Amino acid sequence: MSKEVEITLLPGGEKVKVPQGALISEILGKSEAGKSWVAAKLDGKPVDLSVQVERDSSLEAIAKDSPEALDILRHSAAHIMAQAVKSIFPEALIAIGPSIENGFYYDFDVARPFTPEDLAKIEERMREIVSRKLAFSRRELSREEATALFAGLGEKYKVELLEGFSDPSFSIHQQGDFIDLCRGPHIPQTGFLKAFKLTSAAGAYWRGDERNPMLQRIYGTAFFDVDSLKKYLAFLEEAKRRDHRRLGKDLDLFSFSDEIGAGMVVYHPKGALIRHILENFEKREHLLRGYQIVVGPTLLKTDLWKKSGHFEHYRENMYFTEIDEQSYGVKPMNCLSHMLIYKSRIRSYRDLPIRYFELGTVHRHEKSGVLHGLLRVRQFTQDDAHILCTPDQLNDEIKSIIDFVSEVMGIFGFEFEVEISTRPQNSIGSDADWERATAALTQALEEKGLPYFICEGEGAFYGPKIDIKLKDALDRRWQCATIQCDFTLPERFDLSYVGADGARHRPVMVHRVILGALERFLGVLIEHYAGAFPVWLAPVQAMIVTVTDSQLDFARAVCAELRGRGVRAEVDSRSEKLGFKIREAQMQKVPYMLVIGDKEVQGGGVAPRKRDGTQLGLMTSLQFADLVDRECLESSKGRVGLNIV
RNA sequence: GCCGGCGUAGCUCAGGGGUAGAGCAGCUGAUUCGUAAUCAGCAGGCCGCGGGUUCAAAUCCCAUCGCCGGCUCCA
Repeated sequence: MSKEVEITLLPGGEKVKVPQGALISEILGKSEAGKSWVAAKLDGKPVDLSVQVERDSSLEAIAKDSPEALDILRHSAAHIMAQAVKSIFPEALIAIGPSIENGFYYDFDVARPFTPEDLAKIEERMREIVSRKLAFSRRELSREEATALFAGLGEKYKVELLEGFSDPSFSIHQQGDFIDLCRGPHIPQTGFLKAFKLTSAAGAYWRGDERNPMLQRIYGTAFFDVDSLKKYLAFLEEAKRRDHRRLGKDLDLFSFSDEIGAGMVVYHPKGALIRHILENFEKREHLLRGYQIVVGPTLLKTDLWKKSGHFEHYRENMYFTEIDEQSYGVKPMNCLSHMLIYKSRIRSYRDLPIRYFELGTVHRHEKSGVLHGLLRVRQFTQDDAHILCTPDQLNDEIKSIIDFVSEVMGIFGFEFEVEISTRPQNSIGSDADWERATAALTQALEEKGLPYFICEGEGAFYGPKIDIKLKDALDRRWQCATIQCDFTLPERFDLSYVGADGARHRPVMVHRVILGALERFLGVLIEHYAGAFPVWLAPVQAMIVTVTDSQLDFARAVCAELRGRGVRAEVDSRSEKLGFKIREAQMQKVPYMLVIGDKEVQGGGVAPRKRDGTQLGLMTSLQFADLVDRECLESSKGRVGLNIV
């Protein structure tokens, strides 16, 4: 006799009685005719529509437009891709195939890596599978059955995965002849996959561990409709258009040279000028906040790096050299000399907090494969500071750094997310210190009301950290600012201050950067602004273009006058038509073009044209300089006018 | 560091064993023009670097440096 169970349909809350064992698809089918669900949530857990209900439960349909739906589609697309791969390369072994932020991937163990032609073939086979509208069916198997099944198929990675799980039983999904170990849920049948594209193939270590064999990963993306796919591909094009490596070349900002070496940035005049503006801006912001500017050397004796723990824990990333039979290390961080400055005399509690700031250039031996334009280099300059304070002051210091970061990021128009990284494997210091430090960081974020994620084991070797991920104009994340709490180095260097009680106490140290590495920050800025810098940062603020050569003398006089006022102006004196010169300045993303023809010479002024095409009409060069000054202040939130350079 | 792809003129790229090519940029000349490309001519190359195979290598092979896409790692 069939028993009835009571199903509460969410979000409405309507209750229906159905026979025990009824399919979710049947139940939902009754609730809203004509709509095809992707999957459902049974008591809050995502499940296939083919699941049977066994007891009183809540049930909520997952429609195409719900947040979970795209994940389910992409995960299913990964299965369909794996099916296609197995049908073309029967000897391929399958590993894992999750959905990821912008799509999905699947890892395979194959005799030879995939070529672009392979991807085209696989995509073609996927289309066939989609057109066959194969149902995704689901089975529960015991551990033994599942192991036997995958061992029988020779799928050793699946067997290894099974060994790693503690569940007593496992769900198996199958569409057509393709069987996979998978929690699900999936789309009901392959025909749901309307818009997809395989984007690339690359090597990837099994389980992400470089000691494991390398598998071949295929990346793809999928959407419910072709328009969304097109929009995503357009987004990729836009990202390509903004690529700072491309813009760095086009705008003549910087270069790399294989003769110089990998990961070493060469700043051309315009790039160097932007950097100069950023540096001046930073120095001022730090001085205003009670930081003291210091400068330390690049080479420090290896013995000192041993004392700090860098030699033991960071040696792989360091460069060493020998001078007069003494070993020296090139600094990968700026903290050591700052600590020695602190130690150079006796400190009183009245002196604290002490905030040392350095635009410190460091070298790190990054693995060759990770170098990436300005975003990952081997020599970079940090806007680094070390704050030494009493334990009581720690909380306020961290909070004021958070305010600092947030003010500065506001100026550039970045929003950000926050992460706390805890103690890693390879680290120094006592558990108690790590707990204190982590608690200090957490508490400061709580008090600031900032939400944060926790990244277990991702901290620096000397302490936990708050990492700040910028979100740029295309909503991509970049790590720049970081705040790191350190009880260990003050200990190792025996730093102390004399307290109100006349006794010596240990200060706490905070390492922090705001922009992070100037190189990386510049790279992020270029992409964020698509090369069109706000006026306060633009290396050339005004390009003077004449209608004919006969206005050149006047143009040069205007240029000199503007430069005298601090405007970064240049004259395009080539014997070209106005339209040509405008086009060039436009492509160089210069904020203002100052048009000078006979009319302007007559009127003793210039006719500015903005980068967006609007024309401002005749004005004197002094009026224009004032306009630029105002716009600098406006775009830098009052921080920087024409006097920055 | 690992897997794969790629290095040809300043830039973007063709050429895939038999005399190094195009467009743009550059230079010269003409043109003097009003808001995104004036015309013509000229010049430009150790085909990343080093080995090898071959009568002959930009082209095929090996090694190396660099770049690109990932993995791992990170400011």
